[in-house]
Formats: sequence, C-alpha cells, structure tokens
Amino acid sequence: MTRQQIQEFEQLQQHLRQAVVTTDAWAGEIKTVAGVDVAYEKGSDTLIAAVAVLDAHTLALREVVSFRGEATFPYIPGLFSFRELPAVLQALEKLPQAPDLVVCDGQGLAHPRRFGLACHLGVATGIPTIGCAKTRLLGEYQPLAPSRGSYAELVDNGEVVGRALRTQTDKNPVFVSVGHNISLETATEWVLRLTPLYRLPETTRAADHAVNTLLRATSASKDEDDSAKASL
DNA sequence: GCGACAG
DNA sequence: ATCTTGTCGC
Repeated sequence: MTRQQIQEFEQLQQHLRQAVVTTDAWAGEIKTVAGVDVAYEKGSDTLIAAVAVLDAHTLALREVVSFRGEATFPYIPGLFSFRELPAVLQALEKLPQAPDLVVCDGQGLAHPRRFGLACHLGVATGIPTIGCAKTRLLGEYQPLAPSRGSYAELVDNGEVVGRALRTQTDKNPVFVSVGHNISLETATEWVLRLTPLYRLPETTRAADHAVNTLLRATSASKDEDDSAKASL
C-alpha cells in the first residue's frame, strides 16, 4: 500500500466522519444488542467475522451469523475498519432482523481522524454503534478509581474522544467511544450493563467465542482435506 | 531520527 | 490478530 493510497483512504475517512451522529438517535426501546468480532487463520489472510445477537434485557444469546472470506486490505492501525468492515457487513446481512445496537471490538471516535471501526460500521448501516476497545489507540486520561463503574475522560488534542471505563473492580479499564447514533453517556451505560461479570461486554465475548469455534471447525476440516489429499 | 501503533 | 505451557486461583 503506497503512501498515496493511504492518504486517499484517510481523506475518505475525513469525508465520512461528517455523517457521524453523537446523540441517542433512535425511537423506542433497544431490544437486541449485538457484538461483532473477526479472527484470522494463522498464516493466510483468510478471516471469519461473526455477529452475536443478545437479548438486551437478559443478555441471553439469541442468534449467531458469520461470514468467511479473504481480507482485501492490510492492517494499518488508523485504517483498521477498511480491513474488517467488509466481512462484518457480509455477516450482518445474514440476519433476518438488524440488531438495535452494536458493540464493536475497537475504537469509535477515539481515532486519529475520529472515524474508527465503530463509526464506520454505524455510518454504513445506520445502526447505533459503540466502540469498546481493549487497549488505547490515542489520548490521555487521569488515574481512575479502582471500583467498577469509575471512569476518566479520554482526551486527545484537547478533545474528549471517549472514556477509560473500569468494568470490573481492580481490572484494567476498557476504552469506550461513540460509534454512531448514540451519546458517550449512553454508550457508557450500555457497556456497564453488558459487563456484569467480566471486563469485556457479553456481546464481544459471545462474538469472540463464535469466531474461535468456527475457526477451529474450519481449520479442522481443512486438516481433513489435507490428510485426504496426502493419502491419495 | 526513533518509537508507537484498535485488531 | 497470531505464535504458545504451565500455572495460580476460585
């Protein structure tokens, strides 16, 4: 990927970011919350994207859909969404009913151009999205209390781009930021609601589990193919 | 120039 | 993300 091409994608992000909405832009009640995750097969660029839909009230798993394909874009930190979004969209299309809210495994506005994966997915689908990353990409934050629920603003260039949120007492915080059609305050509430037992949201855990199960299943059948070919 | 850099 | 064993703890 040339520097020229990278700049073109960065400009595309600058353009698309203008469509991001940072208020609670939905009507009615959130009944389903989905988590999305992507995993890669070790050597190749073959990937599997999974969407796990949970009941927003009970957090019970309702449905899982997935898509297996090839990554067509390299991994570049600031252009992460261009790598994973296509596969995620293909998986989402398999759902008979779109979820009311999606929690992404990555950043939303807490991004160099304020357009992380969660924003990209939200703008592409219109679905409210939250970015909930395990690690920080940018920004600074003050020390936060050790108790679950405490948080500190994530500031980048004098701008609040998200929050470092403690979802479990004495465990490292997660980094929450607005994706699309939701406020930072509401996004924080949802992430807390989704983390009654673990550091990561149940949505992310369900999607991660699904993706790894599928990865094992496909690599196992691939081994069968290989041994079958070897025995010929 | 050097290091850092969501997954 | 992925490569990887044992180990400490509930």
